[in-house]
Amino acid sequence: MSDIDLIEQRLALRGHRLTGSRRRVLEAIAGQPAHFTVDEVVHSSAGVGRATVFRTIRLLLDLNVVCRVLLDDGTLHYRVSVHGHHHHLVCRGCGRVEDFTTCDVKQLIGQLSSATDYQIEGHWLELYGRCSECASGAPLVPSDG
Amino acid sequence: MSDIDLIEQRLALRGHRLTGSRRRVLEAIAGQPAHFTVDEVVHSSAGVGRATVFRTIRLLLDLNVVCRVLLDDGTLHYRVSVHGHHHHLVCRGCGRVEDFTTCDVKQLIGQLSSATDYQIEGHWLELYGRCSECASGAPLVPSDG
DNA sequence: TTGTCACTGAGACTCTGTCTCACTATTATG
DNA sequence: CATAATAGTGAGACAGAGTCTCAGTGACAA
Repeated sequence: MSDIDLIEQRLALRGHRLTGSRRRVLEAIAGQPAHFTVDEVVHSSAGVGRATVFRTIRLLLDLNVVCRVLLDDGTLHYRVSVHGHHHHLVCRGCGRVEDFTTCDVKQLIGQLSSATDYQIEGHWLELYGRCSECASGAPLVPSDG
Repeated sequence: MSDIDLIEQRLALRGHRLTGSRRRVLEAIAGQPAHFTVDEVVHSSAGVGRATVFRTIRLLLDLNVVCRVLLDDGTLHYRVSVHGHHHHLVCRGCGRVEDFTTCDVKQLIGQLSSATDYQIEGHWLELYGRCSECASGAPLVPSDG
């Protein structure tokens, strides 16, 4: 099942209508790279109003099928992601994003919780770096240009 | 030495002038709680233009004497913080903020780096929870209306 | 096929932040 | 002290992200 099918299912489950505009937004989102801005979606879903794109993306956030990605420069992008709580590792070179859930944030939270006497309930973590391709001196652009 | 003195020193060191407007912004910032918005500073530094407040805070960010705090609801606040790279633990109850630098983010980064083959260069981490006072049922507001 | 109401598009609006531009104040220098 | 150079300033226009309003439309159940 594709992400779009899953999303449509979740919409239906929650009693939301599957309208033409929503379908166009979903298709536009599916055609985006790792992460995207609302504006990019507006431009690639012709005929759909800006407000509707925002509304749809907000709805998808609520349904946990889209998540926010905080980029290095402080701008907020979006990303299709049907898993639950997770974090991002964003490549500064090509923009590729890895989702990860496995890593040991809990350990860190345990440490801090006992050190500060806080009851820790939530967290936000983004990591930035270079994927192996970008780190190894951009083998994608060998010698021309 | 107070934070203000330190900040004034750093301004001078970098060849920035210490003008009346800057002084008023610094005083306003010093009078803010754990974290604040630019708008709050604008309101409490009467007579200083909005643009100047923004410019001053941007300057203070550059000088690493103020940092951004990403709140739980996605809004960006600011905070005086003269230490270098650090993270925040924000109390959802009273808004109190703990800075921490000691915790073992490096270990986590090491794990991920080998798992994903990324060269990890930076990260952003915020934690949310309740401080001991807020967690223990708000002893600050006992019974009066 | 019809009624209901969730959804829509347009555009005004808000909020955060930046830019421009003429003006002002600080600082170094004669 | 006078003055020049220029960093800094305030007002307000502008920009980008997102929300709200409101009349109209279209999805879907009956």
